[in-house]
Amino acid sequence: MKAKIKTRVSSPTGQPKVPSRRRGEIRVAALLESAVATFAEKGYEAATMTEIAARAGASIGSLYQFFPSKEALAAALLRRYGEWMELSLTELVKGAKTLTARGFADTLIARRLERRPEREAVLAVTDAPGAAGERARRGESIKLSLAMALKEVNPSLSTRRRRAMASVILQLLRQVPALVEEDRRDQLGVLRELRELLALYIAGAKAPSSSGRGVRSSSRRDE
Amino acid sequence: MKAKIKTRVSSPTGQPKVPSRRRGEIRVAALLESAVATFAEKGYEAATMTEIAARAGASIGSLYQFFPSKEALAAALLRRYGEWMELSLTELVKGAKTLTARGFADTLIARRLERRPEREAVLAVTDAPGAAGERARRGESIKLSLAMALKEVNPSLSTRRRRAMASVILQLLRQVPALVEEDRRDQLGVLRELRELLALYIAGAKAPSSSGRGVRSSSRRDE
Amino acid sequence: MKAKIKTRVSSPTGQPKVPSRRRGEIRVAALLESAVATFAEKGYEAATMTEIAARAGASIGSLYQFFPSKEALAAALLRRYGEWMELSLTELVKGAKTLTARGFADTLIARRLERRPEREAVLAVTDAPGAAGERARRGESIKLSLAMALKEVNPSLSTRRRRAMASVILQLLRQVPALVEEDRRDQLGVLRELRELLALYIAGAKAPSSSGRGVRSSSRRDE
Amino acid sequence: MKAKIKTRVSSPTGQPKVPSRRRGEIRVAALLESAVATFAEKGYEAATMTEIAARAGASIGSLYQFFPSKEALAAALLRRYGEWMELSLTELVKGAKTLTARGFADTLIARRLERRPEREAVLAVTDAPGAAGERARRGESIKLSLAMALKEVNPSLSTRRRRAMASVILQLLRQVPALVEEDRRDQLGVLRELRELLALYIAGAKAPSSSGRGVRSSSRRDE
DNA sequence: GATGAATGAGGTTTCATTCAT
DNA sequence: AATGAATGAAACCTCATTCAT
Repeated sequence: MKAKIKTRVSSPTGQPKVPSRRRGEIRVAALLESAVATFAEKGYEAATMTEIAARAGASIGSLYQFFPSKEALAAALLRRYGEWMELSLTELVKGAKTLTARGFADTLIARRLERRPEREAVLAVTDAPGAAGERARRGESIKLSLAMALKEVNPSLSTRRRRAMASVILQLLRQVPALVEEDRRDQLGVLRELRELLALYIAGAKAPSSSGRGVRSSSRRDE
Repeated sequence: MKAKIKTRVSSPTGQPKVPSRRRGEIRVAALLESAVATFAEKGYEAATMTEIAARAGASIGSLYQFFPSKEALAAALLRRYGEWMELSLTELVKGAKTLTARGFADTLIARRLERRPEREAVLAVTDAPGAAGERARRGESIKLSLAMALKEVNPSLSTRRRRAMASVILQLLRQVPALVEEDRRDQLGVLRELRELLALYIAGAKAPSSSGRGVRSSSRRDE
Repeated sequence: MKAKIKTRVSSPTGQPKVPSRRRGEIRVAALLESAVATFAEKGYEAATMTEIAARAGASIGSLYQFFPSKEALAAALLRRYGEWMELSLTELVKGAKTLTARGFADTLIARRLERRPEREAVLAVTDAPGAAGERARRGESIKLSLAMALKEVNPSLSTRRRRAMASVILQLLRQVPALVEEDRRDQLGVLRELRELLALYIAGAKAPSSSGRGVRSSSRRDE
Repeated sequence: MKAKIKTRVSSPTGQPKVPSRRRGEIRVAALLESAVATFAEKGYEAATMTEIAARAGASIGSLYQFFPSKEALAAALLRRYGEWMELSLTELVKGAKTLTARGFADTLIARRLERRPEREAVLAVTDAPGAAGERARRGESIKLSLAMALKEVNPSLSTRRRRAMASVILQLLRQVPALVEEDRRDQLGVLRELRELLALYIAGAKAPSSSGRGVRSSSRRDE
């Protein structure tokens, strides 16, 4: 009698199965929604597969039919959000030339504040084992998009500097929700500061040679 | 889990018992060091009390002698790091008046990059169930310190604005290690950008009415 | 936050932990006994860890404290039985010279019929994943012992032939219990046949040069 | 498990429904082939109905259309193999009178080595919950065939002795593949030994009336 | 004080089987 | 007949915490 050979059929994470029937599509959507809510509320580790299934009105077996592991479920969320964000950024790139630094900054921040539950889930899911891969992959391509947008804003920036700026801006954006939602005392003030900071940074890059006016534009008096 | 149902014997915050003898102090130090390493490596949930004890060369019973729960252990870490950071900031406040914006920014960033393992552990411990309390308390007092430092830098800022800026700066700093350590391709470039960004922000706040010189100082024209 | 890294500390099977206290020793013994009974009754797959623990009057946690996996438990059984058998054979080797072929055969069969529950458990456990390793290792050294015994019986046999004979005899012995216990109708008859067969084989090897009479020698009339 | 509680719809033996059309026959054949391969590779418990269906290019529903349970599928395999073996033995019986002991032994062993995958599957399926019945039934009738063949070889053997010898021989044969396939070092040597052993045994039974000279060698008097 | 065995709820995952489409 | 989604009991295993020695 041969010993069991754990046949990992797919990638380390295990690709989610795409439903081939209408019923399945609906299920998968419900499951994802439920996963978003649960991960966002409880965090990755504390969220249980049982609860996720129950919230979606499905049995635990159904959940596993489509997502072969908790990890795979997390990865699916990550992917979906990443795709949306990438799209979002691609659009932004197109309009970048016509935007002021402030307009650009504001748009970035606004985007980042959309889709609250999903965004929170993604944050929570970050410490899923295996999330690193998906995250890194997606992060890289998003960084590229943003770097491209910065090129529109200021074509004279070196490629290297654009990349570095994109890194910083992305990281900054990542913290926007935490910041805004954490400080319940002065949310508006904090938000205003953030926009200020980002605009300042981008403006500083946009018109570095123009006697510093771009910078002054960020002084707060004239806001 | 039985344990979660049992009434808590220790104080609500789970204050670890202060060791009264030399031997105990050494043990506690070893346990904390081990906890730092383990939390940093594995994350809060994945780190097990047994491993933490083992790494410190202690038994699980010994660990519980000093830290009545995992949560208490996490809180102890948080406290220790918080205290250090507070001290660090207090010092900074004293010297704030004599520093340029850039100097101030650089110091903040440098501080933030110190004590890597501990810092990582603190990050990991953030999703401990009871961490919110300790974190918020400490965070608040740190924010105050920073706001005070900003007052030194620019006395004309309103209290409200100082608080908001402190929030933003703190959040920004929080991400510094992730940023620097994530981007292995261009670590230096990213670090430079960060210092730029922060200096710019503080400078913008420092001399909002003055012809913008401080700002220019950080423009990157000459790159 | 780092992702969980499954730290396989020990060998693929996970070595059982040796108890360091009296209490533990007793527990381990009880657990092994229970495992023997359960595996023997239900087979490897059908036996559940929960039942094994319960039968030993232990909690499931206790079971896992000493045997980190079902596989490890199976391996421990295998090892214990293998060690006993090896010892048993080693003794036999010493006395081999003074035994007739029939005496040798009978001893082998008798040995093989001892320790019924354990032996059945070992059989059941054979299809545990990972059992192959332990089994092969032990099997090899047992084969060597037996080959050595055959050398005593008949020094003129080539090494190769001794090894091959040992293989065959071992396999034959392996089936002895099944055979005897399966055929409830004529247990004695079957047993007599077995002894006959084995004696014949060993005798045939003992005096291969003597004009083949050894073969005829096995007629049963005078038994 | 829900399914285990539900009343069995099909007949107690779980007879697979006989396909009435060409299409069905092909499907059943494919399913059986797939089951053989899967059971052989993974063992009975580890083989999943889903995989068996998939390998046959069928859906799980389709599999259950023809085999109402996993047990029934196993039984079908067992039956098919048993029928072939019975047939095989029946043929042998016819030719028994004209064969030497060695020829007889060799034929038995050769037969046993045929149809490798099926044979392995049958072995694996042995620990299926309901296999005992089918196996015992078939085993009994095979034993009878062999006993009959032995009668041809030596009419003077008592019925009882013939049955006992058949038991032993069958059990011996059962281990032939394991033996040959296990010992990769000296496969040929082992095989030769096996044929030797079996021929010896049958020969010993064949010529019982011949003056019994060799017998003394195995008598225990001189022990 | 220190040690390590004991506990058991609960988490993830599997899989035979059913049934609507 | 065929398909594949649905179901859920039950398996293995983990780990914070307690407590006898």
